[in-house]
Amino acid sequence: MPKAEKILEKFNLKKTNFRLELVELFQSSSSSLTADEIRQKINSTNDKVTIYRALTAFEKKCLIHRVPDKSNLIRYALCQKECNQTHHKHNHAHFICNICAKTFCIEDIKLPQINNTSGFKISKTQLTLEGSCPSCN
Amino acid sequence: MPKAEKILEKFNLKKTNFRLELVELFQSSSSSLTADEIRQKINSTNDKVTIYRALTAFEKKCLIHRVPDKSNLIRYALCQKECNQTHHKHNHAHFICNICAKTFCIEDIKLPQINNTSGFKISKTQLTLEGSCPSCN
DNA sequence: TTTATAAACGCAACTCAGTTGCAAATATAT
DNA sequence: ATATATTTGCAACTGAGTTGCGTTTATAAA
Ligand SMILES: [Mn+2]
Ligand SMILES: [Mn+2]
Ligand SMILES: [Zn+2]
Ligand SMILES: [Zn+2]
Repeated sequence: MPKAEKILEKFNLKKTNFRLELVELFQSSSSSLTADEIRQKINSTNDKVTIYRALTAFEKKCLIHRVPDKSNLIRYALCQKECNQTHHKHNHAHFICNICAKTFCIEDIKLPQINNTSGFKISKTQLTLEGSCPSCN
Repeated sequence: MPKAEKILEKFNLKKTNFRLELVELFQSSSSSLTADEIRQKINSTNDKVTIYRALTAFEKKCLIHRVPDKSNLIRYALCQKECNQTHHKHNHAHFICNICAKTFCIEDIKLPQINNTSGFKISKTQLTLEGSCPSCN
């Protein structure tokens, strides 16, 4: 896992206290995060708009990616090394726990290959699983 | 396709003009609908809260089911005959068009069978495809 | 070390989907 | 006709996410 400083440098993002802390928070999280969860877990007391803008910037630089959420919130998780600085490249499933409402990236489960059907041209596939996560079992 | 009247009768829902029109709208729609799309397409000029409450009631009676939406809106489509009055039972994929933003049920594509992995107990599977739909191609 | 610049930030005000409470209307059964 | 539960409308609210704008700050050049 590259140092948070190095990551921000690599993407020409300024190394502010908040953004350093945000990268580290994502790196240390086993599941994904919403803006509100970030506000609760982080030491800095930044405005929510700062959080939203950082998330948007991080997503554009392929540092984090959106994951599905039980309540249709915007939720993010760290990208893996397959993602380069301009394109997201994911091949894993996501798991939503119906008890704790967390969403997990499941690298063990790869996406099925789905072919175009009756006029639908498929450019992206998402596989979302629901149930109960290890901590809730 | 059963008559709208029969459907409302079957579920002990009152046959109001609005709800009859709503059932018929779903039956004649090739893709799914949000509350706002319903308000635009329907003749009745009901309050939005009436639409939301009808959708909630219809979903509970397994007349319609939620489908994914490009912008995280709540979006519904008609259920198929497999759903009984108390339980939803779906085995199809969904397709989101990145051009017109509609979501379609794709009965041709069945869900893959995914096994539990490393402590995650899977009780439901969702397969969401993205791309361009027949009308947009 | 100072200065210039773009990036990041905070505040406030806003948008918009969806919800809740409550009273009035209406479908339907008796 | 009457009673009852369901449905509806209005109004007010909630909460996530956005936008505008002026200020601060990280960083690099002078
Ligand atoms: Mn993921
Ligand atoms: Mn469907
Ligand atoms: Zn859990
Ligand atoms: Zn389309």
